[in-house]
Amino acid sequence: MKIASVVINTSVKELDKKFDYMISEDMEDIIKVGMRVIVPFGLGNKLIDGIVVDIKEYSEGENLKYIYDILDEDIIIDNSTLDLAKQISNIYLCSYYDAIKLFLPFSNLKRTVLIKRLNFDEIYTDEYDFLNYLKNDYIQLEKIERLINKKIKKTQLIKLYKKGIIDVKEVLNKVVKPKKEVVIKVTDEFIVREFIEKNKQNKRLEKQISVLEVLLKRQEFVLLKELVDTLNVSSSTLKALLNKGLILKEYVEVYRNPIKDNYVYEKVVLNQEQENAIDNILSAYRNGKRVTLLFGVTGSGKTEIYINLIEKFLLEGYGAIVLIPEISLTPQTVERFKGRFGDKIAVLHSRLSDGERYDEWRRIYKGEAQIVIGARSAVFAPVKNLKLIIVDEEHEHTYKSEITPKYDARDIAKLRLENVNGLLILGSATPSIESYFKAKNGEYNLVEIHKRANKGVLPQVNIVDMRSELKKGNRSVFSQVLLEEIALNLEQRNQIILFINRRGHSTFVSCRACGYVAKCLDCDITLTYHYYNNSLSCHYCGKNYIIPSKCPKCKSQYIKYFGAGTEKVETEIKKYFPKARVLRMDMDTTRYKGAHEDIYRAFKNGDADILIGTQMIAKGMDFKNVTLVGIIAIDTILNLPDYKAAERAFQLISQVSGRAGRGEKSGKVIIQTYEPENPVIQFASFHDYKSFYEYEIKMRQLMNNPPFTDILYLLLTSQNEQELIKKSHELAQYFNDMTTSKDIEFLGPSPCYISKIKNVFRWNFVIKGNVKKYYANIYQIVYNLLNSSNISFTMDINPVSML
DNA sequence: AGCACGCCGACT
DNA sequence: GTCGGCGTGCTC
Repeated sequence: MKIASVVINTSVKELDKKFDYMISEDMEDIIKVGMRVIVPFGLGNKLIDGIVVDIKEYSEGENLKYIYDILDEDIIIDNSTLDLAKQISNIYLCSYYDAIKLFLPFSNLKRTVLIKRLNFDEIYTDEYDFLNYLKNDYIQLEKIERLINKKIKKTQLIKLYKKGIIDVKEVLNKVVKPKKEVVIKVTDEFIVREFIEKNKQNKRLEKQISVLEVLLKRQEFVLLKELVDTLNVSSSTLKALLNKGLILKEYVEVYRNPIKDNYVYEKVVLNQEQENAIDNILSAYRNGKRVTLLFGVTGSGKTEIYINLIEKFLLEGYGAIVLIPEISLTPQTVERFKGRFGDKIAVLHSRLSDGERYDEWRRIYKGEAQIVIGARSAVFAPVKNLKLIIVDEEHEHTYKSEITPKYDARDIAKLRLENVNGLLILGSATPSIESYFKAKNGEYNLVEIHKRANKGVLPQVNIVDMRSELKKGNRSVFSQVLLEEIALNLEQRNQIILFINRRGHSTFVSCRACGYVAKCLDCDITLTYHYYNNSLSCHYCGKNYIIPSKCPKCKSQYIKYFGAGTEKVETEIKKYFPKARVLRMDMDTTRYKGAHEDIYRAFKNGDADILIGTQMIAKGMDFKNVTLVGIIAIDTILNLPDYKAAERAFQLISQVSGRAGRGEKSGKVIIQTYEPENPVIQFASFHDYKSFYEYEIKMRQLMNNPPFTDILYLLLTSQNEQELIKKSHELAQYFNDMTTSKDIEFLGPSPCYISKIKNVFRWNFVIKGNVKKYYANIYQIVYNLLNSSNISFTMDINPVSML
């Protein structure tokens, strides 16, 4: 008798271990390590899925149960990937199964409860009316609930089951399956030719003969769908042919293809700088430098370098992964890769349907696609002979997962490549401080490209002091200079982009008389006024409020609207330039699927003169005709209490500025700010990353922030504020005992910058020092203390945001 | 996390 | 004597 060790699908800490199950004889030859199985679990023998991680002859456990069934016909994860998952679970302190899940394309299984009636005594139907809908055949509980339009209580089901009135069973089903399509073929060529000859004149058999003729010509299985489309025949025609035994049908698996169009992207001749970069990367790689930071200004042709490197690796039989920040925002990049590599490339990202993702995953798994392009999660793709990973725009925060395990795709990439001695390329025009620091210290190979491949010139940037605008009596969101430039560019029929970091009309509403500020009742957030639905809305919980005509506190009439968002910019623009055609791109205008693309296309086609938008417009978009970019306000981003605020502001200014002057005409950028002397804005205006880096790295050192230390951010949340505060302080006591270690420092507890979201209160600790060493230790302390409380917690090393 | 078991009080 | 409330402890 063989025994299988199974890791079950759970993120519960107590269940995160191997459970042994017996393998029945009929499954002995089928079940392998790395296979998904269904097992009975717990006292109720509830069916649950898991992965076989070991097969052995003997188990310590008593009363072993049998594996119930297998889920896939073959293994879905190999041994080395299982090892990798184990490492990940240790690093990020998540369950083994949660780590394994990262490598799989499936979402959870669908659980269906089936129910049938065994006893038809009338006496029970008075109390349990749903019994009337049951037959002595299994039916889905969900269907009954829909019929009677209410939930059936579990306790009722158990009661009836025990009395022997009903039978209840549960099944687990896969949500996605391989897609099959019908193909047909002639059974016997000779007989078919004879049939056609004999019935040539028969008008009634015209359609049937047309099908047979195509099949004879093709000499192979042909997709039924294709015949139906091209010959305009119906299913009855084919049925007749099947009945006559002239054709036979079979099912073949087809892939659901997420990219419908066929792109062609011709090979480009590289310039000298690009050639040099590739030589440099490869020779460093041969000398053991397995990470290169490719620091290339916008437009320096990094993508061409990536493509060339991939081609080189492909020739040697190696696979590659390309990570890009967010696929939906950069469709052009995907098009370019698809155009160059065709079917060899697979696309993976969260917007795919489950079926599409499953099929792309399997194309990669089978080795049919050797290259993968995708967002963060694509770093886990089962690429065969993986030897190269490229992280484009490596500074982007989207590479860090915001759900547990809170991995950083760049770290996972390193981990994966370590085991196979592969090459990692981190590419950016504004590298993260951390990566550039490592490159300068020699930990990474550094390759820099300063010239733009298309000979374009970086736009000229002007900083406008909004304080002096105020002094001049200009209370509008636009400075005089910006208004003049907009007018000029409109006149010249150029396009304009206006960037503002907030959506909505006014970002806060307050009373001039008493200082009251409209806040969300459930969140510690000021409400934003939206013009389109004339309401105040909370951007954290989505709640809408009616606008008060009088101050709710002092009843005065002096309610005023402050701060500007995209809506306000739009209305103001329409006031100043009534003839200008304006498009707005923010969360409000891109709610429906494809809206983002539509606005992008419309602006690119020249259907509008001005595009107003939030962060969304900063990424990837390539508009040739934009000559003016206005950054309406940057100060709010710059002044957030977060050690990455300066870095983020610099990157944002650089990215938004990069939208100007991408075509023939040169571009201009105007930054409006209340602190024009701020060095971050100054450096950004000169496109001077290096000086910015020198400035920022000093700040990081001074404040003891990454990359000089690691930060462990501990967030505690609860609906019960009193208990939260009490437990937080209790935790501080425990942490106090640890600080004797000297290599670790605890800051807190303190309420978060946003101290309440959706009625959940938030407190935090910021822990600095050798946090990786103490991570598991700290986790255990927090877990033990909060285990039986109503307080939840999350931990994150070097988080993207600490608000 | 579920789920069953078991101990306790309330009630026909 | 039965029902249901929740505290406890286990899950191969």
